[in-house]
Amino acid sequence: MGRMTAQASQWEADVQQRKKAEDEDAIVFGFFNEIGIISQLTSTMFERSLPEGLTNSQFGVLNWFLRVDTEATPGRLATAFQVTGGAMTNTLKKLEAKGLVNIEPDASSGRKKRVTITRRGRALREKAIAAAAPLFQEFGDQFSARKIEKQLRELQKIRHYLDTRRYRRETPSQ
Amino acid sequence: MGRMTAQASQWEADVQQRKKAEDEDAIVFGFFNEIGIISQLTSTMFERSLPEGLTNSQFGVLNWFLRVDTEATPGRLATAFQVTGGAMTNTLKKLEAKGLVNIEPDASSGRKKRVTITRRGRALREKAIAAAAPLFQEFGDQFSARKIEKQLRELQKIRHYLDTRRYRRETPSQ
DNA sequence: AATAAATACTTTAACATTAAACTATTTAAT
DNA sequence: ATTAAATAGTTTAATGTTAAAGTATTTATT
Repeated sequence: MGRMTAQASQWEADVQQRKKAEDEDAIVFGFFNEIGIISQLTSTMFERSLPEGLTNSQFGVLNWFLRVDTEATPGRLATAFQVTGGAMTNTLKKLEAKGLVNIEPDASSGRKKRVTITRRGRALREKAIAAAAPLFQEFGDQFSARKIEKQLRELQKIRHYLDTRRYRRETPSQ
Repeated sequence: MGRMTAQASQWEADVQQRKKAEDEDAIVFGFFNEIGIISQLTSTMFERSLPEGLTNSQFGVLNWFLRVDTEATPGRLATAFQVTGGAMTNTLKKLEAKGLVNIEPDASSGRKKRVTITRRGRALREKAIAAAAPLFQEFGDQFSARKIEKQLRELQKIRHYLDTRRYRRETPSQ
């Protein structure tokens, strides 16, 4: 390589920088791409393991009542699962039709509703967890819990960042 | 803690082991849960940035022609994106209607079709990448490319494992 | 050569989701 | 007190996906 003028050198630097930015974009893109594919694979896999035609969303709601709180409004659940109010209305209807949750008017406000899990809902949630256990078991055998936990923490940071960004869903409960 | 009989000690050990297994399941569950939420957030975010009503799937196909090969069959694309043949038929129809891909009979076999990207398809893919760049930029500013790359590699291992498991989709091209 | 099986792709019905429009109720502003 | 704005939830139309059934073609079997 011969001598370069200041201008040529600047041009070289620009090219370098653009290349680097492109590489970084490709990494980020690949990362999100991988996330998307894994999400699709695991959610299909998990849903297929669920009993009585329970969907992931339906199971999620049942599970919420045992992980977070014993009662909720539809809006609170919609926010928790980052879906629209309409989607949650639909999910809750299905759960109610199966007798897995109760939906009653909220005494504190005529707009709100009060959702609780039924005894049958609790039982089915237990059954679902038992049915899915082999999947987790097998996955746990392949990948060390410590490593997964570490990754989980990184993912939580990323999720948190995405959650608080301006591009997030406008009004979660719509 | 007092002395224990051998039996009591065994029982204690069992409880311990069950607890540990439950913890591991919770970690794996949380991990997949986080993956699912991030997938939802980023795919919505990305799709909103795309020009001319391009969907993620449509962009994915256009991008494939510049990352992998210059031509494909619908089945090959369906396998690559892990969707059913029906889904790919739908995506390709939309792309064809917009003049972004060409679909012609395959000379080598009457069953197959030959899909290629058009000049307009290439141009729109460029435009899409340019439109999405700020998103990657901003994300890249928050998280180090090195760390993301490392995570990406772990995720690829996990995806590969899921891909080759027996619970995967039976016949990708259906 | 005739028949069965496999392959490539399309079509259809069902479903979960979104965005937007809608109803009902509560809160805030004047 | 009225009126406007915000909030909670539902409904509707559209969309992308799956599973399953259907069509056409190729490959294997006999």
